[in-house]
Parts: sequence; structure tokens; C-alpha cells
Amino acid sequence: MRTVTIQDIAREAGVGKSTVSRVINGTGYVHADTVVKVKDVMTKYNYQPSAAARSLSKKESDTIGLILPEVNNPFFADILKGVSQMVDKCGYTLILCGSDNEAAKEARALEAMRRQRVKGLIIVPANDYSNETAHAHMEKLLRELGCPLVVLDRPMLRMDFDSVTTDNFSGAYSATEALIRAGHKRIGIIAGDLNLFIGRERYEGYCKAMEQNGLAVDPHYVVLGKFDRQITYEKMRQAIRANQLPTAYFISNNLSEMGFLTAIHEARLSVPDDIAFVGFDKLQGQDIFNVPYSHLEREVLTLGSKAAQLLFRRFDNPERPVEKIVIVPRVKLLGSELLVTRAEG
Amino acid sequence: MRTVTIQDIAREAGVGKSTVSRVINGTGYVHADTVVKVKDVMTKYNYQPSAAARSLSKKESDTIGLILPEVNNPFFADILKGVSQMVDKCGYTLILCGSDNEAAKEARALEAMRRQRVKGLIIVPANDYSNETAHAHMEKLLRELGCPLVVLDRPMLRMDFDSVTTDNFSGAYSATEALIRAGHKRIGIIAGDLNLFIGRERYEGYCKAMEQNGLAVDPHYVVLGKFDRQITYEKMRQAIRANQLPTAYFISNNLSEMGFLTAIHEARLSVPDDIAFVGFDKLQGQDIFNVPYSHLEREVLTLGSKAAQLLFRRFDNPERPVEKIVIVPRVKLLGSELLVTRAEG
DNA sequence: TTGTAAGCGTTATCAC
DNA sequence: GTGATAACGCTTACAA
Repeated sequence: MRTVTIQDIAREAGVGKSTVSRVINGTGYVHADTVVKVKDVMTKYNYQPSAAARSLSKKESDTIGLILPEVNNPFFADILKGVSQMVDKCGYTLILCGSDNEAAKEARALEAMRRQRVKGLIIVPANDYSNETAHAHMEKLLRELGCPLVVLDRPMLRMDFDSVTTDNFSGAYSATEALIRAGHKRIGIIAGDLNLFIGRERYEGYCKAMEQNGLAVDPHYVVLGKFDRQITYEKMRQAIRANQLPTAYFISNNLSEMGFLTAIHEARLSVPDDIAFVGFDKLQGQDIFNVPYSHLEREVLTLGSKAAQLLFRRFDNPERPVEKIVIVPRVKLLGSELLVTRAEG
Repeated sequence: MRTVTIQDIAREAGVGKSTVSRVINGTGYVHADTVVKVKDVMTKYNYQPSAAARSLSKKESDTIGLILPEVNNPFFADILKGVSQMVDKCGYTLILCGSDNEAAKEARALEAMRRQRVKGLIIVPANDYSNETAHAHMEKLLRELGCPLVVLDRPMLRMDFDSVTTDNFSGAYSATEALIRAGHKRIGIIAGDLNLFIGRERYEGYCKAMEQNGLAVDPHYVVLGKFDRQITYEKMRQAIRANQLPTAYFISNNLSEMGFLTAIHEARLSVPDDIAFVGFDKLQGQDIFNVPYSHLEREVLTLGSKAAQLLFRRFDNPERPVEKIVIVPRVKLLGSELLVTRAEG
């Protein structure tokens, strides 16, 4: 049961293979009767043209590459969904690689994408390559791809690629401001990795909001959680034991939130009675558990589909100027930001 | 800046292209010096051979297809992770399609996989095709693929493909038994879609456990949630209003659990004080929210990687007998199964 | 409107 | 050890 080729179809339909090709691609003139005849044979044999042969011949594939740092992180899973739907809808095929946040794996993924001659690539960088040489290296790799690409979610230092990112500064600013409006004075931050661009941006948004409202940033209330669940947990444990808690935190991302909550639960503290917070990301499933955790909202699926659209638009017009889409997250207040006043010890 | 080809490398290295091919693939004899020379040139130009040309020539691609019903469902995201890691590790490239649980999209995905001439396919079927004609049609599509394939997670009626599935019967049995051991007598079930194989299996596991322990299945306590969050929510609302609650439920899947919890929260009932339960699946993030929901545990990443391994093993030996791996889930008791005794109204 | 033939970038089969 | 050369299955001039 050999795979049937265009040649087989041509023979069976009694035409040349270029005619079959025309029918498949809807290119050039071909007699209506011939079309019917050829289509019949194709259906009969359930013929599917070889993507490899086609892309070899056309010197262009119909595949889109996607590189994600963690494929099973709910946030990236949503992005994947957005990309996948769009890619599907537009008749492309998706090639997916995970980088596990490691530059080395990312580089390997990029090589795979090159071998596949993907028509375009969407990448959430493994890190932000803020280090000058690392950045140069990464940029070189991306250039070598020789295809349109969109950088998603994690901005890279100095990049002139199309991109879809989040306004981290304004997000952090609004979240902090919400806490201030709720009446908090002693507000801390669980900061992310300050070596990362987004970590710094969020930190600065927080500082700015404090400053603009005449509040000082107390270093005791700055927890360096590094966007990591375990590290945040440990630091928060220390802070709780040292009895060095503000009345509220702005928490820089979802993993930090998890670490924070674990520590809080362990110490039998409750939100917002003992400690208030607003998180940068929504915790997956918090609606199900009926918990009032305030957070910043962004439509993650949209992040993915916008990235795909950007890519397709560049296919259509390679010369268009670089476009950078920046999503501004909205504050969603559910109660965890509240200041619960009570007699203090 | 044209893409560099094997011909370019050959010319630059002063050898024939077959020699370059040999170096790339490590096949046949080639002088050590030549190897070095060729490799140098390849590195210099950062050459990556075209996957399309290669698979055209070898009549075999290095891609693995994966079709998932919902790419952003945490459960499938974990499966994806498992598959992706394995595929990566073994030097293959992953092509991903989503079916959105629709047979039509699934069929389109299968066509895409055929065009790509994937070397193997892993599929979580959009449904179980228990209807005879639907099943026949699906089986035909799968056969037509003409490549090894592994059916994952959702068993199909009468399939003689390699597969990795869960023992639904024994899972439901153990979960129900756990409730019985906790002292419950009036135990209900939130059943899934009984048109689906897994829905029936779980229902039967529940019945069997009841029977073996001398307990009757009270039809009032059988909620037909159809594996759907919204439907379960509505049915549970009715049951609550009608004041027709057992002391505990076995809940057939995670979406049902969500619907159940929403109804419970709305009615201001609490777990396990007012109502106890054991769910078939773990709710994503329940550890974070510190809730004591008992459930069945299975290593989801492993589901994915096992499926990939099964596929690779079949590549090595196409004649080996069909292998069906069945995962038996373990009961994990966290408190929601407890029988809280108290004076009744 | 259709068929012929060249070419896409590899691998595989030969001779040398 | 190595280099021509013929596939592989398709698209695309170019002829007819």
C-alpha cells in the first residue's frame, strides 16, 4: 500500500501531472470537466500531496514554528491555544518546541526550525538576553533563521522585531496604586528576577506608584522572589518569622503568588485579614476555588493570536515597519487588596 | 542571502555532495581529514540540511504528529509536555494540532498529518466513536495514515492500536470505596457522559463498589453531569434546592468538580462539613489554594512520555504485538472524603 | 487548456 | 574513500 503520488493521480485521471497540480492549487486554466475528473480520482484515493515535495519545489514551507519556555505552564498553554487556533485557521501547520527556559535548548530548537525551513517563527525567549554578548549571539541566531519572526511576551533588549508584549511598568503601577487607594501605607513588593527586564520594569512601576503617592519604599518590605515559587516561599517564611510584614504586597507574577500563598497558609495567616495583596497574574483556577485574589488581567489567548496575525501580516508585506504591540493589563479587584483595620497587638 | 545548500558546502570544501552527505549522516567511509574539512565549512556557514529535501529523498520524515482535543486544558498541557520532551530528546520534531473535541477538526488535522508524512502519530481522540459507523470511519482515517500511531487517554471502541489509557473502572471503584471506608452510606455520583466509554466505565466502577459493600445506588443521587462544568453546575443547583443530597459524591472528572464546587459555594455549603467528595482528577492548583480535595492521582506527564516511547518502540519493530498500557490511578485522600457527623435538623 | 521538462536539496547506488 | 547520477514528489516555465 504505497503512498499515492501526483503521478498516480495523473495517470488514473488520464492527464499530465501539471494539470493535477493546477487543480490542487487552483492555479492557471483548466477545463471544468478535467477539474471534476481529477478531483474524483483524488477523492477516490484520498490523495494528500506531500508537504515536503511541495515546499522543496516552491522553496517555501507552510509551517509556522513556535518556541515556548514551558509548554505546560497554564499561561503559555493559553498562548499556545491562541497561536494554534490562528495558525490552523489560516491553513498553516504548527511546529512546536519547548526550551525549558534554557538558552541551549532554545538554540537547538532554532536549529530544528531552520532545518524545517519554517515560513515564520513565534518565540517566547528563554530569557531576555540583557547581557550584551548573549544578546548579540541570540540576535545572530534569529537573523540566521532568515524568516519573519515575532517575539512574544518577553521583551528582549534592543530588538527590532515585531513583538507582542505586556506593559509591565503600568501594570505594576496600577496594581500598587490599587493597594494605595484601598488605604494601605506600608506596601511591600515581591519582586521578580531583577536581572530580567520584566523584573525591573515591574519593580520600577511599583516604586513609581509609591513615590507619586508620597510613600516610601521600605527595603524591609522588598522580597526578592526571583519569579520562583520555592524562593518566594522561603523568603516569605523568613519575613513572617521575623515579623516583618507590611499590610499589603504587590506580587510580581503567578509563581511568586504561589510561593507567597504557601507561606501564608502555613503560618495560618489569612487574606486579606492578615495580609493583603494584588498579583500580576491571575492564578489558574482561582474562580473555581472561590478565592478573592485581586490581580492584573490580560487576555492571554489574544496574546497568542495577535502574534500569529502579526506574522501573517508580515508575510503579506515584508517591508512594513516593525510593529510592537503592547498589551496594557487591567486591574481586577476581588477583595484581596482590602485593608482590614483592627486593634493591633 | 540565499539559504546555503549541500552543494554550496561541497563546492567550498572541494568535495562532492555525496561526501558531505556522508559526513552529515555519519554513513559510509570518509577520510578523517575530509570530515574535519567539511565540518569546518558547515560550521562556517551554519549549514542546516533541509528537512524537506531529506525526507523526500529518504521517503521518511523525522516528524511526530500530536493531536489534542484542547491544547490549553492543564491535563493535556501536561501530556503535551511529556510528549514534547521525549520527542525532543530523541531528535524528532513535533507537529501539533488541536481538535477542539470536534470530529471534523480532527479529520482536518489528520489530513495535515498525512501531508506532512509524519513518521508517527499520537492522538487523544476527539471522542470515543462508540457509534459503529463513526468508529469505522475514524478507524479508516487512522489506517490511511499509514504510519504507526498511539491512542492516548481516551480509549476507542475496539481498537487494535498501541495505547496508553487509564483504568477508569478501578479508579472509580477505589474512589467510591474510600468514601465507604470513611463511613458514608448515602453516596451519590456525578456521572460523566454515559454515551462515552469512559463515562460508563467510571459509572460502573462506582456501582460495583456500592454493590460489593451492600449499599444501594439511589437514583436520586445520580447526577448526570456529562463531564461538563455548566451542566453539572445546573444539576447540582437543582439537587441542592430539592434538598436531595447524599452525604458524599464520587465526581467523575475535573470539569464536573468545578461545576460542583461552584454550586456548593453559591449555596454556602462547605466541604466536607456539609458534603463530602472524591474527584476523579486533581484540580489544577488545588495545592496552591490549600484546599483538601481528595482525588485520584495519575502521573500525567508520564502518560505523554510513555505514549512517545510506545511509538518509538514500534518504529524499531513494526511487527511487535499491539501493546496497551493501562495506568491505574491511586487514591489520594486529603480530607474532603470525611464524614462529618452532627445532629441533623 | 494541456503536457513536457527542468529544477528544488537531499540520499542512495553505483562505478572508480 | 570518493564523485557522478538517478531518484524522491512536487511546481513552474515553456511549448504545443
